[in-house]
Amino acid sequence: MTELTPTPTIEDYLGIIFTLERDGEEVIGARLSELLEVSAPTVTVTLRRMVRDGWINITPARKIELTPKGVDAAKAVIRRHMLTEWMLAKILNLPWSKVHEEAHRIEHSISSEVELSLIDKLDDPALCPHGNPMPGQESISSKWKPLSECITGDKIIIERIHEFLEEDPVLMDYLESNQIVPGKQAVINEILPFNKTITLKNESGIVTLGLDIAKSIYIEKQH
Amino acid sequence: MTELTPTPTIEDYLGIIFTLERDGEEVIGARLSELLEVSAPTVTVTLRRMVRDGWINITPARKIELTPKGVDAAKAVIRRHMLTEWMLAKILNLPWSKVHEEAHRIEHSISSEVELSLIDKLDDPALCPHGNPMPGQESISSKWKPLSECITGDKIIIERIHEFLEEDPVLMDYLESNQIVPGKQAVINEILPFNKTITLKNESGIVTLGLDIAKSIYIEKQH
DNA sequence: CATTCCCTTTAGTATGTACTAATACCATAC
DNA sequence: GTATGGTATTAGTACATACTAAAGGGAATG
Ligand SMILES: [Fe+2]
Ligand SMILES: [Fe+2]
Ligand SMILES: [Fe+2]
Ligand SMILES: [Fe+2]
Repeated sequence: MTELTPTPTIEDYLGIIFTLERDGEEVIGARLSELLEVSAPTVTVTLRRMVRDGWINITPARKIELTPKGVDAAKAVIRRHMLTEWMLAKILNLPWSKVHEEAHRIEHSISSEVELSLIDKLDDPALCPHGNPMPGQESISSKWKPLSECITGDKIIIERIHEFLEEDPVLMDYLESNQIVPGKQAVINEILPFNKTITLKNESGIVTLGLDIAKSIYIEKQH
Repeated sequence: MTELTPTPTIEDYLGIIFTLERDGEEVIGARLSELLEVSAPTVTVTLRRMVRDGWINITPARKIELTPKGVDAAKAVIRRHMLTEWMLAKILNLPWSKVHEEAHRIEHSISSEVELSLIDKLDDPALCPHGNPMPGQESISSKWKPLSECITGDKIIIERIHEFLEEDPVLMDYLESNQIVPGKQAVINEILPFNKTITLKNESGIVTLGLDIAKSIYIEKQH
């Protein structure tokens, strides 16, 4: 319980652990290694520090669990990340596809005073600009279905691009320039399971997406 | 010349070196040690890395000089610091006395895209909220005189609180709550050289300041 | 000339964060 | 049962950033 405030590195770990827990995914070191793009030994020693400092516990089965203190810190950094995304998007007019990576750096320097002010100026949003729920608002997104589960002819509204897709700037740019962003309508054109692709039609024309990507894009069906 | 982008620590060093150079002060390790509040050996090794990476040169007489690359990096971080101060003050309505320390953390995570957007939203300010000049705008502040050089009865306008005073949050809070902020009027009430104090009268009443502090507060005399 | 003051450096250490190479562990598949 | 694949750990290293203790240098002062 040494540390009062997590370092940026620890905040990154906390955020990913929280998100995996939220999604019901198995929270193990190998997942963190992949998502954080660091080597497995780095994860091992970092997790040891996190246990030492009271952010997480590790079960005998090597599962990672946030402590109450860890949950609080994780929620705080995710809130600040999402508020920063909105600030960059709405106040500074940065492109939707770029705000995640900018916010990912800035989130670690935001004080609670700034956070409160952002909540005020941005009208306490329940979702980030990509449709992911603020901590405590998970119920909003729980009614949306993965795009991968649609069938040909479905009329849909794009609602959410999962956090882990936000990490890929090339993908995000592709999604933005093809209008695959929250609030936009589309119709499912064609699904090719053997090809692992799904094709939709929207304002900007015909867009093809890999089915793996489509699993992490959530939609609402129209009437 | 290894590093392309300075670390936050190096950016802090660069900013202070730039400001000392600008003010015509002697730029030596001991000054950095004081202003950065780190030990002398820490400064020695950090400066060695800065020479190695091409940010500074150190003369045989132990004077520190920014290289052209160092000047560019220093100007960038100072610009971002000041723009962030304005963003916090004008857009997020944080108190004037608090924006420096918040901006000092955030400045290291601002990209040039965000910087350009801030310049646009904030109408390309020439001064920070404390009246210090943006890099390249030094001429604006050069006509102001130190408050310490006033005489009893002078009618003045506060114009500038020097960067190095911004570092002291207790002082900044004192100044703000006593209306010693850029744009405010005051009259010199009493100067006590033996006591090293200067007393002024303004909207908020009578305020006493130490003469050392008054040396770093710049004013304009009224007709 | 010796003392003092200011400044810098050396030496030794610590901590967080990263890496590679090699090893170990475990469950499942063949 | 042994091979495989996924996972985790140990061992060894590197680097940026910090510290204290101690030593060294130079200028000014007495
Ligand atoms: Fe994000
Ligand atoms: Fe987001
Ligand atoms: Fe400042
Ligand atoms: Fe300022």
